[in-house]
Amino acid sequence: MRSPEELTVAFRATGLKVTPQRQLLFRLMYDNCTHPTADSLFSEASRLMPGISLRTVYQTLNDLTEMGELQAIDVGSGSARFDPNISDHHHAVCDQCGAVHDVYVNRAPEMRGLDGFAVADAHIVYRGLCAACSDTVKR
Amino acid sequence: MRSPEELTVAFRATGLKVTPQRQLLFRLMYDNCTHPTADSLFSEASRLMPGISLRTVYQTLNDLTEMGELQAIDVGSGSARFDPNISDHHHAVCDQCGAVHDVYVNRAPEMRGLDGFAVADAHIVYRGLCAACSDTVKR
DNA sequence: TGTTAATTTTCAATAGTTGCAAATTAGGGC
DNA sequence: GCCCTAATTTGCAACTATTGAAAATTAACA
Repeated sequence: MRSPEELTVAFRATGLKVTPQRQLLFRLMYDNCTHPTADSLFSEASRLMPGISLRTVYQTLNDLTEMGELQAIDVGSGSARFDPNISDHHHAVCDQCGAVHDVYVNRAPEMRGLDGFAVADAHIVYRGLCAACSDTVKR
Repeated sequence: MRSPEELTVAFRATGLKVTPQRQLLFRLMYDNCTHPTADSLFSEASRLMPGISLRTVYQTLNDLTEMGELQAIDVGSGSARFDPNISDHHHAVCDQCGAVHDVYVNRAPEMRGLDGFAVADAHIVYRGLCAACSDTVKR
């Protein structure tokens, strides 16, 4: 996603208002590599701005996603996660701690077994143990 | 998944009862390539056995999944889907009609950008237009 | 500083799923 | 064939994640 400053300009240019809530969320999502859920972002935001509503967090995340500034991802953990990395990438989920990491592949593989399906995109979810959890298990 | 007959034997052998509800669900899931949700399976089952409860459908699907007879998949459509194909495979989802198809790849690609993550498995979701929907659009 | 449309908040509603207790029933023993 | 009991099913409440709607607030511009 673009920087909070760029988003501020972009929002105003589109007739959208730049509220303190939005600015906070811009900052919290920019460079955020934790793939937060709406709820975890709400917790973080609440600490910095008590009274902010969960509804606003959902609203803003959805707006940013619609604008292409965020990518909504579903790794099967029950709730949607939001990723400011909008490049073409994939995800690795730790079965132990649940952490989600961005990963890349050279090229998604050709799929077999289905004729006439026009693939628009492919998303890969890797599961396993992250480095930190592997260490814990070894000890 | 194994055939209804084999499952009947396997269930009894484990001390599990073979009820008419379970038998029906065994039959409805065996060879079912539609990747039904609990709810769509419940609709189908209700037609054949009025009064069967949604709770039983969930229960049985979860039990079969825990036993490794079904695979639960999440393609981001909001509800879990169940697949009697437990071989190592992936899925293609039509953005138009929502149909889910089994697909295969030679080998899931090596992931880059994350050191020390021990991959246990990878699941690919392809999105695009299925053959039927492509035809519709062309016309 | 006032106006107004956009935004935020609050709260109810929805979808999907699970927990629990009461009622029912499969399957083994007699 | 009938009983018994533990397994299962049912009905319903509860729970999580998310959205809808209406009232209150506020950013942005004249």
